[in-house]
Formats: sequence, C-alpha cells, structure tokens
Amino acid sequence: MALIEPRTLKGFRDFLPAAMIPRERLMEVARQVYRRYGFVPIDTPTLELLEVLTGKGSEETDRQMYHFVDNGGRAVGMRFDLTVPLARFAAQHIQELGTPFKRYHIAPVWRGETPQAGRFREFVQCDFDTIGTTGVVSDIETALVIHELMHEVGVHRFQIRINNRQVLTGMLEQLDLQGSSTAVLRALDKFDKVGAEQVAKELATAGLNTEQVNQVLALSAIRGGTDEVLSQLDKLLVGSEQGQQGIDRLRAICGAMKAAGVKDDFYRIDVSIARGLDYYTGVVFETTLGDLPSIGSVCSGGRYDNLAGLYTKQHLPGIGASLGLDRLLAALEQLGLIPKTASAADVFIPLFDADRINDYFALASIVRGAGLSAEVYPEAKKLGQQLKYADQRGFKVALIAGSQELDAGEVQIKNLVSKVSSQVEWKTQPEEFLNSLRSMMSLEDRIS
RNA sequence: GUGGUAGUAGCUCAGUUGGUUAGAGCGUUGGAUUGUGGCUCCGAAGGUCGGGGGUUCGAGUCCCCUCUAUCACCCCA
Repeated sequence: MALIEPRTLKGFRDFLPAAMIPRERLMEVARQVYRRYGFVPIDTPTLELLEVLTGKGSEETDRQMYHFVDNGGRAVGMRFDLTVPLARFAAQHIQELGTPFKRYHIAPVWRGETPQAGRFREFVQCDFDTIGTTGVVSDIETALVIHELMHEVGVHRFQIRINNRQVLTGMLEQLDLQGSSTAVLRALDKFDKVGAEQVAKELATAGLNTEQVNQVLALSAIRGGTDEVLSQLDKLLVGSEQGQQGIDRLRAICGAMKAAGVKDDFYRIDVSIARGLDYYTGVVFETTLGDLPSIGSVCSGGRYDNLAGLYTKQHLPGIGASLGLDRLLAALEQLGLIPKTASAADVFIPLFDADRINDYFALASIVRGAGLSAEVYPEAKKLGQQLKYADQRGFKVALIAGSQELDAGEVQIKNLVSKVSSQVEWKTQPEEFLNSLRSMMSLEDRIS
C-alpha cells in the first residue's frame, strides 16, 4: 500500500516541544498581565455562522476568510480575528455581564493569505478589550498593558506607535476629502516606505488637488517628541472639532504614560498609522520591535465606537488590542531569544535498578509533592545513556539511586550542569532531602 | 491573487561543460564502557535528488508544469 506523505497545509504548522514550551510560556505571561489589570477570560466557538463574521472588518478580511457549507447546509466561517466574535458575544450576553466589561481571549484565528515570515494561515492572538466605556482611562490602560506585555515577554527594545483616527478624519473633513479617505490613509501609511514624492503622485491620481496634497504631506511630515508633534497637530487642525478632540485624547494618553513611568523610547505619536480594519474610530496602536521592525506589528489595536452595532441596538463602544503570539514568537526566534528547553520537568530520576521501581516512584512523589516536577526514565538502560537523555532535555538535577543507596534509604542528588553531587537520606528525612534538592537545583547553571 | 529567488539524508550543505553504485559534517542509533552524561574511536540506519512531465544514448544538473518555503506588491498579528 502506498504511504501517504505526511505534511501540513500551507501556512499551517506543527509545534515541537522546543517550540511549544516558549509558546505556552508566552501565553502564560499574557494571561498574568491581563489579570493584573482586571481582565477576565472568555472563549467563543471556532466556527460562527458566516453572516456573523462577514462585512465586519473590510472587503479584504472577507476575501481571506475560510468558509464552507456544513453538513446541514449552513454557511459557516472560521473566525478571522477575536474582535468580531467578541462583538457577537457582547451583543448576546452584555445584559448578564454589565458594563464596563474587560475580557481577554487567547485563541487561534485563521486567514487564507499568502504566508511569509511571521505570517501564517493559522495563528494565535492574545486579545484584551474593554467595552462599554468611552473613557480615556481605558485608552491609557490599553497602552500600559501593551507596554507591560512587551517587557514581561522579555523584549526591551520596542516602540508603541500611537495615533488617533479622529485626527485623520479631522484633517479629511478640513480638506473636504471624506470621500477619498481610504486612498488618503493608504498613501499616508506608505509614507515611510516610498517617500513623499511617490505619496504625492498617488494622492494626485486619487483626485486630490495640489493644496490638498500639500496638506496631507504636511501632516505625514510631522516628526519629533510627543509635545512637539501635538503642537504641530494643533496648528494644522485649527478649527476642526474632530481633530482637536483627537489631539486632546492623544495628549491625555501620553501624559498618563509619562506619569505612569513609561520611558519616552517606548512610545511615540505617529500620524501615519491608520490601521486597515474599518471598525476603528479613535485611538489606534501598533507595536514594532526595535531589533526586527520588518516583521511588522506584534501588538496592535484601537478604539471602536460601536462594535456590536450590527447585532444589537445597544451602543457598545470599546477599545482593545491584540498580541500576535505567533508573530512575536517568530521574531524572538529570529533574534535568538528562545531558550532551548525540551523538558518540562526539573528533576530526572534514572531507572537504575529495574527491581526497585516502587522506590523510584516513592521518591518521585515526594519531589512532586513539594511542587517540583520529576520524570522517571521508563527503561533500565545503562546509566550513562539515561544521563545523556537527561542532559539533552535540559534537566537541572538527577536523583541517582541504585540498590545500595536504596537499601540505605539514601539517594545521590546530582546537578547535571555543574556535576556536583551529594548523598542524602530521603526515606527518614524527606524534609531535609527536599532542602538539599532545592539548594542543588539553585546552583549556578554554568559550566566553568 | 500577481511577480522574483530557492528546494539534494532529520538539520546545514557539497556535487565539475549533463556521464556509471549521490557525498560530508552535525544529529539519530549500536558498540568500545554490567554504577555516572557533554570528549574520543569503531560500526549501522537514514535519499522516489520536493512531485509530475519533457529533451537526451544518458538528467541531481537543461526545459515546462505543479507543490512548498522565502521576498516584494496587497493586507495584517
């Protein structure tokens, strides 16, 4: 019989332990940060009725969505992000939940786009959102959570780029350009990449007159520290109510971040950030890595005025952002920041003497009872081979005991990195044994 | 979806103007070594040369298609 070639779909991946361990660690970090700020977990189905998912992001998102007809003839879609399912969820349950409602949601999403470095067809997002309030406090909190997330994850060179859609719409209104907003925003977004000249050309083809083009270019040319950018925006948007509101909010956010002790290097106002997703109406965020900007944004989001408007008459404004777990992981890997741990356990117990299995399990359960993790090797192979296995998996210590030690109620605790070992009693003195084990584990993990 | 580049062992790669049984290092595995691992030495396994078709006496090598990866456009985590 012909064998089926084992392979995964384009853009879909397997995760080996060495990849999965840091992945789980990242999810745990995100969870802790979210909870620290009072966000609570939810989950929603992978599949939704297609009508719930389509037309909520943009045409592009609809095009990239996986969808099919199920066996009951229903048009079904796989979620494209976690925000649209949240909108449906909120419309359905907000009465029991009450507002403001702060939730986090860590789950995979699917997009049928061309895979590239840091871009996959199946990837995990770690979303957090606050809905039911328009207060600036939530905007500030969102920025602070992003800042804290990045540090906790172990990235200390990054920049949160902040903008406000209101500033952009204010400008569009002033120039009487509401009609060509997408073209203008897209051109603006490209400013850094293609330069002023190219942007001007593009704007001209989009039907803008010279005056309008110059105004847009003036906006995108704004650079500098937050105070500087804000005062330049002030001048540019005199007389625009929308624009002034947007500026005030940016000012409040930056002021609060400063007060919260966030250093300037970690955030900046960037008027070129527009964000493609159509539902954003206020503040928007993008976070890029200082050491790998090319991989794109690893954490972005923004404020939306009426998230659930398609599902309920209740007005539900909100703000949130999403940490791109898989993209961040791909970046960390490229930067060599992923430690190579292939073991989940701390303590290795070689099966030295096959006749003493019960002793090994007794030993292991003492270790586990103390909250440490222990693995008993499944076969009575040669000790050297067992230790090699332990070494390759990154175990910190081994508990070695043959019949002689076991008869005496003793065990040898060996630090596998430093090779230091000591013989202690474990049967009669479990507490002392555990103390020695802990001190042996905390020895410096360095090879001299 | 459109275009550029690439694909040889699990990994990193070599392979002459097309020429006979396709190689190396690392890794895996067995041994040297019946109670102590990272070194050393010896042995072994592992390849439809991404897949399909074509040109040729002969294709890993040239041509076409396709799949996958990667880059750019687009969009985005």
